[in-house]
Amino acid sequence: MESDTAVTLETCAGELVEVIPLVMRSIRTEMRTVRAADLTVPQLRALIYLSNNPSASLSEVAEHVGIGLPSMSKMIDTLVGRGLVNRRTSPTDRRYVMLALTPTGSLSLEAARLCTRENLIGKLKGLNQEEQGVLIHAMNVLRQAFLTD
Amino acid sequence: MESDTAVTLETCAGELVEVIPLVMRSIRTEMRTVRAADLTVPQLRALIYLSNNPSASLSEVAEHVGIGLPSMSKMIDTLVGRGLVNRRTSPTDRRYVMLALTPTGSLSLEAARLCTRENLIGKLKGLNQEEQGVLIHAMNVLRQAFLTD
DNA sequence: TATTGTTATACTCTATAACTATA
DNA sequence: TATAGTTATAGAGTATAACAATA
Repeated sequence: MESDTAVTLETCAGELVEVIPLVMRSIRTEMRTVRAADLTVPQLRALIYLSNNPSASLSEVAEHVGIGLPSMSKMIDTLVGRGLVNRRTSPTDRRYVMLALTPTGSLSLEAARLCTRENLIGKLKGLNQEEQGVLIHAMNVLRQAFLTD
Repeated sequence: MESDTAVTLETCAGELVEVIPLVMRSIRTEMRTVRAADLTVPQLRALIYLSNNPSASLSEVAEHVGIGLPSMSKMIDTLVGRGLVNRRTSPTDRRYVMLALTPTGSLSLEAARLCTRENLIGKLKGLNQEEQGVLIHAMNVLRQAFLTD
């Protein structure tokens, strides 16, 4: 076994387990703290997806957000109840559900995006150009590693 | 306003919101998939803290894991019920609770650590040395940005 | 029969508020 | 009174299993 590589990969894994939850919690807390937004992270991700993919089905959104159909069904119940999402049966295949943001949903999404970004920027503003570059690079590496499998 | 910096910081923030939940979900899922472990991420973090800080109080653990006292109290209930943690009243100040891993808890923690690391390594094994370096660097940057505030 | 979605059930996470025990 | 912890309550996340509706 290639011990050099193994050691560094283990270090990477350990770092991820330690740091990712830290950042995640921060994002989550910020989003709930801001009154205008009041969306959870999965909810935000669902709304973003619907914003980019109007008329998406429940399965599509669930797949993208990475949760099961029952969970997504319930989440959409909530979002519909709050007037952020519109849900109707597809006319061509009535098994499918067609989801879309309501105007209110679009506004909430934009507000949440702005607030979250502002808050994150606040935490990141001490970073110099090189550190920012490293961060972006790393996020791309992670996206590829975790998206395609 | 310094538009150059602002733009990059915004990009960083957007990337974080997009990628961190992805990685987080993966870590979570892997941990629950592995039979030997079956710990949630906050539970794992609590056990790790107890492993490094024997006799820690409830407040200490809650502070480190980043959740409130009631949540941690309940989580410890569960972990005590599963025989992973020992809870007793401090003899010097009976308001305090002294927490410690049981032998079973230590074993579970070690198993969970190994499994999680193995699974993460599986996802990361396509990375070259440079990418691994970027990842470690980025995690350090994030730790500093999100730990100290 | 296969696919899409919903309901039912069961845990966990997390927060806030009210309470208890100890100092 | 102040501090540490617990209990109560509530909403959300998540999974699995069972079910309904449609194709």
